[in-house]
Amino acid sequence: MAGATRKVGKTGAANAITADLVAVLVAVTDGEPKIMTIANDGALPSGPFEFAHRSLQTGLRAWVEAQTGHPLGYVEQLYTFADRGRGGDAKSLHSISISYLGLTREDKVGKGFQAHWSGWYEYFPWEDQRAGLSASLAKTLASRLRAWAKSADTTALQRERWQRAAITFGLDERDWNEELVLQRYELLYEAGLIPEAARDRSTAAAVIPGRPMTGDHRRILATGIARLRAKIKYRPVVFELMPAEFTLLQLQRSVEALAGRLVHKQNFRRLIEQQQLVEETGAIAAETVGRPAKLFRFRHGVLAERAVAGTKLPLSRT
Amino acid sequence: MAGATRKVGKTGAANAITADLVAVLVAVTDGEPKIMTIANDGALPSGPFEFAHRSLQTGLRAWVEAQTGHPLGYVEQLYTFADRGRGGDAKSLHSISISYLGLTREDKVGKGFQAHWSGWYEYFPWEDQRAGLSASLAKTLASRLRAWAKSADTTALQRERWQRAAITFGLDERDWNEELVLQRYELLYEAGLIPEAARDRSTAAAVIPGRPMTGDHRRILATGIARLRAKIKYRPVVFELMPAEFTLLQLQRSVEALAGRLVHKQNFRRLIEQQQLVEETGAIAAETVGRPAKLFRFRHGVLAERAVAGTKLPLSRT
DNA sequence: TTCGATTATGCTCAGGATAAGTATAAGCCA
DNA sequence: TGGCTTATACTTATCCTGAGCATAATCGAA
Repeated sequence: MAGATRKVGKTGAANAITADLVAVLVAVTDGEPKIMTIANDGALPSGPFEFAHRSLQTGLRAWVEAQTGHPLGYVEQLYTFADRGRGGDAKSLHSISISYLGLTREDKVGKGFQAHWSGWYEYFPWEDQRAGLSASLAKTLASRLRAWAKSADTTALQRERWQRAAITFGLDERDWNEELVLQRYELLYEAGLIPEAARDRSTAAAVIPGRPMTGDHRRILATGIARLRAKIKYRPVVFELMPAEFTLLQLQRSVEALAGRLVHKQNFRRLIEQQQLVEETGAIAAETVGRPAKLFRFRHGVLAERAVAGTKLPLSRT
Repeated sequence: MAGATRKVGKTGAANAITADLVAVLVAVTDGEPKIMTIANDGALPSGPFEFAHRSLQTGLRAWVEAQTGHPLGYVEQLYTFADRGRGGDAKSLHSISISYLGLTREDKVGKGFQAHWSGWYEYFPWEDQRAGLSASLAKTLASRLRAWAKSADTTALQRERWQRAAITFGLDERDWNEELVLQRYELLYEAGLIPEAARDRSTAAAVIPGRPMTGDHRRILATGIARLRAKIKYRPVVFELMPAEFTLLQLQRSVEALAGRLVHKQNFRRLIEQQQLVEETGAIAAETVGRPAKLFRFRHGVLAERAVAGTKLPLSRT
């Protein structure tokens, strides 16, 4: 982007590049969030960008449909990456990756495809705080982060590093913030605690648990998880991941799975009901232990009825 | 993106495309939101994507700095567009636009550049609800939207159209939602009520007030405004647009300018103060009518101290 | 048949946040 | 000095939220 205010459309043909689409496809089964993976579960589904479709979104939809045999529910663009450092060689500079988040219900992948569903916490063990972290992981994380902080040159920098680690990982009595998925990943990368960092910088360091992925893919996945965790709080997107009928506990378990945290049962119900997001089907859940639960369905009407609100300003009425 | 799960990086060299960067650069002066424009104020600053920088962001920063002579504060990626329909000819299909939102303080643009700052409500008159819409604009809008709804074939479709219009534009006693900037623009486009629609589809229709832009640019601007309006509610980004010292009323006027709505003065102050976002400088504003106000500055500390929170789930403490 | 385990669902209650307004303070200017 | 304007403090009713208690319905084992 040279220092000229050129008119739009006059793009220099010299700057030809290639574009890839990368997809974070999410489903939830039995209270576990899954993502679609390929290449022996070491990569996100991706492929070259083609111009056969009206838009990037429709192209992605068609492609996923061809892969899984059923339509994609909710789709949203995540981010476009073109960074050098991460990709590796200089050649990668001439390629950009446009990433998408897609929500669907898990389904059998068509025969002849190598795609699978993998639990997303395989790649981010520290993001699952539902039962608290395992004692060993918690200890490893804390000590490695502290070591990284201490390895800084000045005490000011040391304190700064530790503060960052403490904020993002909820250490030192701070609260855990489930939305900081990307910040945590970036920090671990910077601290050299994950295999991708060692690979890109050829520094061998002690890494922490969590499966790596090709190229930037784990970073893209982190972006997707973060986006989804933020989104479920103000848009009714969870329902894209649920079957047509479900109990409130199943709904709660799905939210907990995505957020990586447990929620208060009664308050969760009150929230859902007061927003009138669901309605009873009249049926009752079978095959349960304990008192059987009512089945609910999503009220599709809400999408049409109201512009499912964002957050608030202290508006004045005049 | 053909139906194959190829391994990442194996991009077909046949699919070479060009990429543009487009920037929505925002400043607020005297309680009016401005955007940087070029080409006689008919386009957003943009240019071909080059690979001279480490990332897209640093490229954008360097470019803006060269243009305006001072550094860019906050930068965030907006969206990557590659749609056919909008661009016009088939050739545009082979180009994608990566758009960014940038916040800065207005400043003189360096000599020899054609860039200017334009008020963003020139392009979206209906988005400024601070004093309510002018009677004429309100009437024009409502009647044109109603006509569009009525022109649908079936009564079901007519009702659906009107409901959409009513929700997005706050008609029929509904509340205005300032975040639906893009939805409103898209609806007006679909209804053929803006020049861009007439241009793309060569249908001559009665258009409503509001200055058009080249290509997709007004849509990109709508995306930027929507993003910013959502963001000011949960991240302290307004401060990127303020001078080093300001009164609380100036801060309020800036928020109102961006949101396009008036806020309750006392409650706004309480909100700001309880979040401890600002601190008194000790100085007092000069040159005012009425009682002089205290000057405040942004507490940069908050960015480091806490992970400025997102919204909430009904968490359980166990 | 009853008890215990398990899950569902209803209800309460205190504390905090919010919306809206009233009251008072501190300048300027005629 | 009185009136105009803006700043800032305080009040009040209402709603929302976190947290916990109580009861209901089902199953299976004693």
